[in-house]
Amino acid sequence: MPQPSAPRKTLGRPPRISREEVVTTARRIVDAEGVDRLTMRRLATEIGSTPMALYHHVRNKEELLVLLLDDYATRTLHRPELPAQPRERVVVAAATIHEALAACPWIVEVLTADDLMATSALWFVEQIVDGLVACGLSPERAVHGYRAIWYYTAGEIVVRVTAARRRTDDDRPTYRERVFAELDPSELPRLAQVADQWSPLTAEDTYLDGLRALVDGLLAPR
Amino acid sequence: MPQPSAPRKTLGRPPRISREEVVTTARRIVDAEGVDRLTMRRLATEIGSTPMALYHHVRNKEELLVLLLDDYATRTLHRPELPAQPRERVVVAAATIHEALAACPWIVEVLTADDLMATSALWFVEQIVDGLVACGLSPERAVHGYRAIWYYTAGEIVVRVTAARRRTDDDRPTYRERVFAELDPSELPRLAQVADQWSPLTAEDTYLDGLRALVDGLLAPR
DNA sequence: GCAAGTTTTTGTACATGTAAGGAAAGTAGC
DNA sequence: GCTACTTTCCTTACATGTACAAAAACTTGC
Repeated sequence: MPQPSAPRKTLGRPPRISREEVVTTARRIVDAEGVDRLTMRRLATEIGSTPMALYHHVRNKEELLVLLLDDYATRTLHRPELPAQPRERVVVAAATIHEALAACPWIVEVLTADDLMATSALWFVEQIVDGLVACGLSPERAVHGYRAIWYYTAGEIVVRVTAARRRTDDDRPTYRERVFAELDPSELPRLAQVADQWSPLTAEDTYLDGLRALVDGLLAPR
Repeated sequence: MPQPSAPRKTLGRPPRISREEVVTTARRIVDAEGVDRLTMRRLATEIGSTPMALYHHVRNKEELLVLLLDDYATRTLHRPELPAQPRERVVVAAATIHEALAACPWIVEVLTADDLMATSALWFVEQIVDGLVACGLSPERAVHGYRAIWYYTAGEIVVRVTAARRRTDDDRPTYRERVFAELDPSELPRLAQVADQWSPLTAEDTYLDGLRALVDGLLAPR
């Protein structure tokens, strides 16, 4: 039985770099210098290879970012103590995911994946679906409820992050500011009424309030 | 009083193209061949100019897309008959916006603007905020409520569109499919239970249900 | 050892958005 | 007319993601 040092049964040219090495190096670059500095060329030289070689371990840059998110989630998304009350369990599970994602704003492109499918996040999804069922929803409605929560959560982060990004890009008055400055109070009275507080109001973090409202609404008898 | 043909009081070299022409031509390209075919070079040649000339009428490509969205909204977002009941008014206003945006899926990048600020959409925002106030919310809470609705709406579209985009890009089994195939029923029983229905379930259009739940939750006495 | 087959790596090439600097085309003051 | 100034436009150049084809480095069957 000869297999002293794994006698290489694999076919073809042996790889010099691995998918893991790609992801790890990418993570190092992102952590150190931000996601903007992560280019395929940079990554390749850092890893001692060529850009196109990466494409044998990663389908494209977007998939690399997905892997980075997955990696990030695995490392930072720890399971918290969840409350016993199922409704509150749903809220806390969703809020935990939200908190982790919000702290890592470079993944906006990835965030729009149709689901949060990092393996480490599945436990949270389970908690949400299960909590909704425990509150009386059918499994089908519970899945729909989870989706609604995900839409709301992903939307909040995407909107907030891109808004912040735009702000730093540019100092000129925002489109929004111009629009609000010219509001016709006779046509749009409510907006005119809150116009000068719009920016501070929308800057407030009301994710939890909205989440609670959504969960309450999902669980209310119809 | 000589001003027979508008005696050119403007300084500098007279423009040969206008922002409007840029937007109009861009719209024609997008309508005819899809947003992927809209490149700055293509647009420039179509308009009989050079790529960099466009940048004097449009800050960058993203702003061009924002303008396209604005234009699109102005043309297609007609004010519907809104129900008298304020809660229902909120729902219908939001649903109308959602419907218009969902029909025009190429604007995902733009959609993530921090607010729906096309002038033609403001009336709907007004209706939503006003409806929430009419249901008893303070103006501040009404604005937060509108934001929650916007997060939910934008999130739904972004998630759905990018999911669809990914699907056409690629025929290989989705990450999601792989993950669900390997679910451990003892650890994630609920997900295992719905695993085989996950795709059809999440493909269903439940925007309205979620919206109603959210609005109900926002308006429920706390 | 050699031919065939397989997988990884590399080199070259292209499309794209856009930065930078200067040329062009006009007005205003003289 | 000429100079200064302003605005718009054009040329060139670069960074980036990635398609494509060929080369390289293996295994397997002979």
